[in-house]
Formats: sequence, C-alpha cells, structure tokens
Amino acid sequence: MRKGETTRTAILDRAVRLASGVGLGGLTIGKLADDLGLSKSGLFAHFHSKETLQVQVLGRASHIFVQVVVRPALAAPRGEPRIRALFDRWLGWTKTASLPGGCLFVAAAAELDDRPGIVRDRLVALQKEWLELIANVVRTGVDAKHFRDDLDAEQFAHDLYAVMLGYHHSARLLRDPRSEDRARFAFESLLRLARRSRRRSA
Amino acid sequence: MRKGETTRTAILDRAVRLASGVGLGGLTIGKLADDLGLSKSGLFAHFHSKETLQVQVLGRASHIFVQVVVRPALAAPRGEPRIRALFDRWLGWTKTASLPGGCLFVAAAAELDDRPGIVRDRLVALQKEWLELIANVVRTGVDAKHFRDDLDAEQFAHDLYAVMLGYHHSARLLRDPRSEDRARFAFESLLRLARRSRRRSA
DNA sequence: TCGGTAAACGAACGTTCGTGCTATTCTCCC
DNA sequence: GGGAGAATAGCACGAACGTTCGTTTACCGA
Repeated sequence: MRKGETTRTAILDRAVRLASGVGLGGLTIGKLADDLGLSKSGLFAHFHSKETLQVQVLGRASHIFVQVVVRPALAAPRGEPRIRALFDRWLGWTKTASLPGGCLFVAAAAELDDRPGIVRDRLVALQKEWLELIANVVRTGVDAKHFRDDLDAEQFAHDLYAVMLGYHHSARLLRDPRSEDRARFAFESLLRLARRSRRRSA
Repeated sequence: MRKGETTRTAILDRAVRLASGVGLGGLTIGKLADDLGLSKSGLFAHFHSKETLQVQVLGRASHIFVQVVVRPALAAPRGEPRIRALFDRWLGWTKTASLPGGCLFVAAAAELDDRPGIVRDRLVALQKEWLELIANVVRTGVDAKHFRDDLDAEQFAHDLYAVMLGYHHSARLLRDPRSEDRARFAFESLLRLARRSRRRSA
C-alpha cells in the first residue's frame, strides 16, 4: 500500500499544477496520465471517478497552501506583522508552489459557483475555513491593540480576499506589470483603516 | 438579411444568459440550439466557429452592460454621485440583465486568463475599456473637487473592481447573505479614502 | 408571381472524454 | 524466494463535442 500512496500524491501534485491553468473542469484524465507516463486506466483506478479526483485535488492544493502560506505566516509575531506575513506569502504563493496558471482556488471559484455537487461543497468549506482563519488573525491583532477595538474582523477578511482577487485579475488576465504595486497599495489602505485612528471614530 | 439578424441577436442573448452560468467554454452549441428550438447546424451557420460565437457573445454582453449600467449611470451628476450610480448599477446588473449565473465577465476572466486567442484578446480589451471608463469618471470627480487632488484614478478603478470581485465571490460561491452589505461597506471605505481629508495628507 | 438567395434542417464525420472490464506486472511480507 | 494482493496496462464502450455537407424551406425584391 506504500507505492500506491506515493504515485497518488504525485498524481495530485501534477493535477494541482495542471488545474491551475485549465481549471478543475478542464482537467483531463488522459492528459494527466500522459504527463506522468501512466496509462489512463492505471491513473483512473486510484480515484474511482473524476469527481473524487477533483475533490482530492482541492484537498491537496489546500495542503500545499497551508504549508507555503499559512504555517510560515503564523510564525510571525501576532497582530499586524502576522497579517503582513500572511498577505506577503499569499501574494506569492503561486510562484512558491510553482503553479504556472495562477491560483487554483480563484479559478475553481468562478468555475463552480453555479455547479452544485461535492466538489463545490469542498471548495466552499475550504474557502470559509480560510476566511475564518484570516478573521482570527485579525482578532488577535485587535487584542494586541494594533487594530481598532470596533474593527469588523470578518469584513477585513472579506476585503483582504477582494484585494487578492483584484490582484489576480489584474496580473493574470490583464498582465498589468503594476498589479503587485496596486495590490500592496490596496492592502496598506486596508491596514490604515484598521488601525486605531488618533482622531475620528467612524 | 433581416430575419437572420433577428435570430442572431436572439441566439446571442440566450448565449449570454447561458454562459453566465457555465462560462464561455461550457457553452455548448447543441444545448444552445435546443434551448432556442433550432437545429445545431442552423445555429452554427450564423457563426462559423465556436470561437467567433464566443467573441460575439462577449460583444453582446458588453452591449447589454453598457445599456443597463454605463449609460444610465453617466446621467447622474458628475463626481461622487456618478461613481455611486455606477457602483449601484454594477452591483445589480446581473439581476437587471437577468443573468442567472452571475457576471459573465468574471467567469470569463478566470476561464481565459491562461488561454491565448481572440476570445481572450477581446475580453482583455473590454475590461481595459471598462477600467479606463471608471478612471475617467473618477477624474471628473477630482476636477469637481469631490476627491483629493492627488487621488490615483487608476488605482481607484482597480480597487473598485476588486470590491466587485469580492462581492461576486462572496455572493455566488459562498452564498453569504451579507455579501451586499460587505460590498457597500468596502465601497464606502474606498470613497472615504478618496475624499479630500480635512487633516493628514498621506 | 416568379426566381434567387438567405436561413434552417438532418445526418454524419472524426475526436475526445469518462468509465468499465480483464489481464498482466510489480511489491512487499512471511 | 515465493505467493497474495496491490498497482498498472490494454482495450473497448457510449456519450458528447465541434464541424461539414447536401438538401429543403422561407422570405422578398423585381
């Protein structure tokens, strides 16, 4: 049972890279098998349907994301530095994880937002987890007095996600070289509004 | 040559609605023909490839977008009211245009960001036009003294787009009932930062 | 009213897809 | 080192896709 586990992971790693470019639906078992030098049926036997393959691809992508973004960022000091670390690693995670086609979750989100099923359910669960994690980091920032007491952590998480979506759109679709600057600027604006203002409340 | 034009438009309208749910790639000529009570080949004859169909679908969607969002909003008084009108209509345009599957452009953006070709080229051109239009509206707001003199109009347009992407993600994928409130809150934050501050420059 | 042209049809094509079955090869434990 | 069971290959299937072709129907100006 060890060999199987190994190739299964190899398959999923490759699938994550592939799907980052063509989406989860664009993923093709034949192409995936060719890329790995496997037969279609040999690969197929690991998962028993394309749907469970897609679900496991999402799971693998999440695992990688946690490894290259979440875990290192949580090592940063709580409060603002931790949020900055999160943002920095998030910005570059497709490079770190060598996903040539951009963020898999962004692609999957647009693809699955109207297609019910277990793949969508898994994606939604992962995204909610991620937003909740961001919100929690923000809350520790409030506790640490880095941010305003009345800051809405979930709104902040939502807005941060929006900044990343904007970055993705600008960088991947429009190929705008200023994408990263734009994203960082937006992030700083978010932080400025989150900090305790020395004047004015709302 | 008149009848053909009529059905062609009918096809494209239907295709826009369909593609809003399944994406431009998920669009299927057979399904589209069935929905309209046409034969596959009869429909196909109007466009001579699926690719040109997709391009024309984008064009038609843009036409609708201008009609239900841009034109009415440009009737609002210049400056902040006009930006508000733009944002309001943009927020609800999928309902106004009865697109059951969310914004077609958002779906297409994620789908095409790594697939070169004329469809992608058309989409990029449309998106740049749209961002430029937003930036221009913002500039008139600067001229009208509603916004700070040193406001970066293109950054504002970029950030506004990000707010919409966040809204789309939250509303369509996560089905969060607070999506619209979140988006409006983010929009107000954007405006607050854009207005002339009575104190502090940066 | 007639004739030409535009519009739509029906059937078939070559591919590609996911998915089963059966046989073969490999792995690992005793 | 041999045998059980896992891992992979080979092959074929049915369905769906875009596309082509020859034919038929509907329209409209002369």
